[in-house]
Amino acid sequence: MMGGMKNAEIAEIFEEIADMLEFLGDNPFRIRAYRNAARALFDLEDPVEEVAKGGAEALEEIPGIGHDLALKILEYLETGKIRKHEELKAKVPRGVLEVMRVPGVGPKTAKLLYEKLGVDSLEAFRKALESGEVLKLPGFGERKRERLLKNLDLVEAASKRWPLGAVLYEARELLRLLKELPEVENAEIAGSARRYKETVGDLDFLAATREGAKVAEAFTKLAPVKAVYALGPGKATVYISPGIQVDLKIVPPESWGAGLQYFTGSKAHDIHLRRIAQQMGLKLNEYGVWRGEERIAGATEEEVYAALGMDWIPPPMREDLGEIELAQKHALPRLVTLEEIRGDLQVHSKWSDGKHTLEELARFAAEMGYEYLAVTDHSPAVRVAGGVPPEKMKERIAEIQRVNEKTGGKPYLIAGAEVDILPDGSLDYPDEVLAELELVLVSIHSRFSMDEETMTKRILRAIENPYVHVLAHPTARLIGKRAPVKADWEKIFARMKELGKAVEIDGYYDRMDLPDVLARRAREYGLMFTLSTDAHQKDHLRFMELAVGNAQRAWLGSEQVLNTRPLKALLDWAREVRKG
DNA sequence: GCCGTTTTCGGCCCGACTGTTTTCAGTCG
Repeated sequence: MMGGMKNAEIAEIFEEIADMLEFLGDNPFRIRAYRNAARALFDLEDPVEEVAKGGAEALEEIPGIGHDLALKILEYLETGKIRKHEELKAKVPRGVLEVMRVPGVGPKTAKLLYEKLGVDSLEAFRKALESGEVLKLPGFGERKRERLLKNLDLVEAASKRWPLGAVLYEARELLRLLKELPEVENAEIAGSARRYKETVGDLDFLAATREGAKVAEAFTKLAPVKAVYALGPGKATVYISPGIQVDLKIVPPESWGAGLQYFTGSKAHDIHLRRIAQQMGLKLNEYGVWRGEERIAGATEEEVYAALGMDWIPPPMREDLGEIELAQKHALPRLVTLEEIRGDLQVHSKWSDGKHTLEELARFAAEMGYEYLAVTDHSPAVRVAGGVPPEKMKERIAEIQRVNEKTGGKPYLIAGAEVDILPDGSLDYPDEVLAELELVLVSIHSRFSMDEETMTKRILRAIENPYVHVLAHPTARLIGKRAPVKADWEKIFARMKELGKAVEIDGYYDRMDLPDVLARRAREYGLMFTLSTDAHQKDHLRFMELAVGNAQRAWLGSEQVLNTRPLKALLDWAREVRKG
């Protein structure tokens, strides 16, 4: 079991403690310590209960966890509760924390609302705003009332985070319009989108210009902008449909690199860098690296990192998970790039639930500049997908061969299938059918909520089949819709390594499976990967970019990605796997 | 509450915008 439930559970409790301490006006540095610890646990690759076997001392090895919090973690693992958390819950009404999540409401305002007006829920907050009661409070005017009412609507309407692929292309369109403004010298999408995080809470844009006020104002008037939240000479916050927040930050051109570095984050990465700057007697902010009053770097990101004594770090790695130390030692791995990808290894055709014929797919692959493309239609168990019955497989393979003859194999269609892993771990095609296929993916499409032990056995049995090459979208999760299946990934990855089989990073935007944390773990086991889009229609092929982004977040190089290999080498690998 | 080639005590990342304040607090990223 990986990363795991307990890590997330305890992280959430620490976050809640931080929120409640903030409401109570506690020491801000203690609050930050709880938040740092929550993040550390959330990012921790090992299950915290494993670490805890080494006692409090082992837990204290985790950066951000000291003696006190180590004891609280042990307390939770033993009793399922943390006393401090329970005590705080008695003092802070649950609804107050929800009120604090409305933009513009922090701990001070929440406290005022609670103490003077008894606001202890979103409903009570709405009433106090609509009735005008809030105007009695110090620091409240009509403009603030309207603003908060609008933000309350947003909170109640908006789902908290969006899968990156659901907003990225809209963001790129907005970026194009921003770049067309005559005063803009440079502009880029920054933030978690630039780091290819699987979901984004908002979008961060950076622009370099000498005319900040002009650009900020023009930005708020671009076509996709539906509402303006804030507008100043250095910053604007707007909403684009539907309910997606976009922040624009503005810096002068000589600060472009420092601004891009700063607003790309992650927050943990930035704070670590600023601490290093401080230790070197320098200061790092969004305008540059400073020695006293003198700016010694800032025009490019490379320059900023160099001034801090390290190599430029690719954005997907910027999570403060050890990349800064590697950059200081000039030992960063070389990450796989989109240009190195020679073909897509999971695509569906009209033979199952895809929209296009084999011939059309070959044409699209050529347009993408691909050398090959694996056609991996479903097996029949996935009823809604109209899977290919076994008796039709010969006919299907013959058609694939016909298309290849017609195109001269440029690009080459690989005869594959995405074969369903049945509940008992057996496969949805007999071995004779699997043997005819050049590439066999296996994956789960039913009975997602088995217990961990049964699910682990199910997956192990499937990958043991000698004809199988790839475990596709291994966790079967759908972002925001379906939880990942529970399985002992440590055991599964270890066995896959022995068998020489590969795991997939499915870049389809609401799958993104393996997720980054598990992909990192699989890399540590030395597994090979395939990157794919799971495309069912032409415009899904663009999700390869997301798969590559996630691979970069897992620090993968091209040597670990099978579809960077030329066709012959890929097919050789597939044959080798079957020899065992 | 964490942490240590300035420190086991005394620090803890840094700046912008809003709305109300008439010099700044609160909030956010």
